[in-house]
Amino acid sequence: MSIPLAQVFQTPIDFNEKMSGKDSSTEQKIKEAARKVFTMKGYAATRTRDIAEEAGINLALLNYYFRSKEKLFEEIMMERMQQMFGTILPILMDQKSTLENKIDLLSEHYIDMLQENPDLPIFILSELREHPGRIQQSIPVAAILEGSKFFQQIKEHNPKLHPIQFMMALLGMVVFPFAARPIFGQLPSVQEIGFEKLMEDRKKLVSGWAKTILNSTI
Amino acid sequence: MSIPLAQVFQTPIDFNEKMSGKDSSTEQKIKEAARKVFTMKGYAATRTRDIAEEAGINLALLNYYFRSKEKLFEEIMMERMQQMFGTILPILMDQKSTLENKIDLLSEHYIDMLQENPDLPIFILSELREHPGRIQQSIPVAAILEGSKFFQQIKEHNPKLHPIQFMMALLGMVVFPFAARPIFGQLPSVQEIGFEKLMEDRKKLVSGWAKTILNSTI
DNA sequence: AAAAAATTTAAACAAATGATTAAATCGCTG
DNA sequence: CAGCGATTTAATCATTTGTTTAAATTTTTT
Repeated sequence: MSIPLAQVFQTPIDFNEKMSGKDSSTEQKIKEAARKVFTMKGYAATRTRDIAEEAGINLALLNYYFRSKEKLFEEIMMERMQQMFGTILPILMDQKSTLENKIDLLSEHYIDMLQENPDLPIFILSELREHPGRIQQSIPVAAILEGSKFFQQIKEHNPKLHPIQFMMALLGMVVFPFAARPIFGQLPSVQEIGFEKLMEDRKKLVSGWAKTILNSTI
Repeated sequence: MSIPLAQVFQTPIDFNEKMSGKDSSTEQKIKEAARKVFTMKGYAATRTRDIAEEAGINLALLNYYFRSKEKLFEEIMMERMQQMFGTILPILMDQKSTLENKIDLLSEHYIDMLQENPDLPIFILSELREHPGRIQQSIPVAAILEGSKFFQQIKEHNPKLHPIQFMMALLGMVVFPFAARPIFGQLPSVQEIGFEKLMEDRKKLVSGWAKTILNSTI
């Protein structure tokens, strides 16, 4: 009964993940499959057997490399959370760029990221509903946001406007279409134009609208 | 082996649900509990035993009244979907009200409804991701929306603006804060003011912003 | 090439979970 | 109040599902 190395050292074989496109390493295959299945179906609806099948590996290998479904999920969740918030925070915290600049960047880069990860929002939001604590674990979004340059700039630009209200509008306009894609995607006119094209156009629209809102005196 | 009446007639005992506040009827107790648990945890994460316990009834009663978890869920899902879309569609389809009027009504009534059902959006969106077909089953939202008076009015008001883009903005500004409440709710300034108060203020903000967007020439 | 270590596999286990059954209880009607 | 149907309960079943085990295979080391 030799204790498997993979459980002793957290990163078993492939110490050099980045170099050499080794998605072919077993661990990476499992992780990739887990990312796909967890993201599509959520934690509760995902069977470890689904992941194993998707990865084309024996079921027991999952536990050999990641000890448990829960542990594997935590790794994926952490990674996806970084992806969800890591894109925005650096833009909002930048001390040099103007407010308008931040809006342009966020609109463009965030839509770009969501185009490549369309089901990220629903995944994050639905997993977060039962475990709201998970956010702080990975990124202290709250603390960072509050004290960000972005908030400061909003207050200066329009003291009447609560930064949170603006933030909700901006993110809502960007993220909601992806979260509600199952609904919007069924509209004939969306299928005609194509969802991707719509989101491409949307970059300019949202940044324009956001700036308009910023200056409105409601 | 007598076949239980509840399974023969779809509505077993309480033919007069509406009259006489009979939440105390067993069927209603189960349905209420199911609504709560399903909405909070989603279909996959919900155990029939959770529902039974929440309803204070024996587990077997659930199957006696609703035959299966799946069947019970479908009833709840249908009901929640009606609630989600039933609030908007009548407003958008109204032939007499102006565009501005529709925006005001939608902003106010939808936020009202969501204040009373804060976890409805995440529930709908996350359940819809795996079964997008469910929408058509309950309401042909797509068809209705496309041909609605609302869309027509948008096109007339601003031919440059794609109605879908505007719809996504409006709904995003209204619905997203609720879907992302686990995140926003952690912000100190949100906890200070209170989420409910913020949403109350938001009615006016969104309707104002939406009208501004409508007239912007981007 | 032999030995050791690491990886992979097939099989099985234990707990969870949706569903069923048969008996008990309740409530109404003749 | 006897009898009958409707409702409720306790117990159990069958399947699913996360995990483990021990043996087989592959890879690395000596």
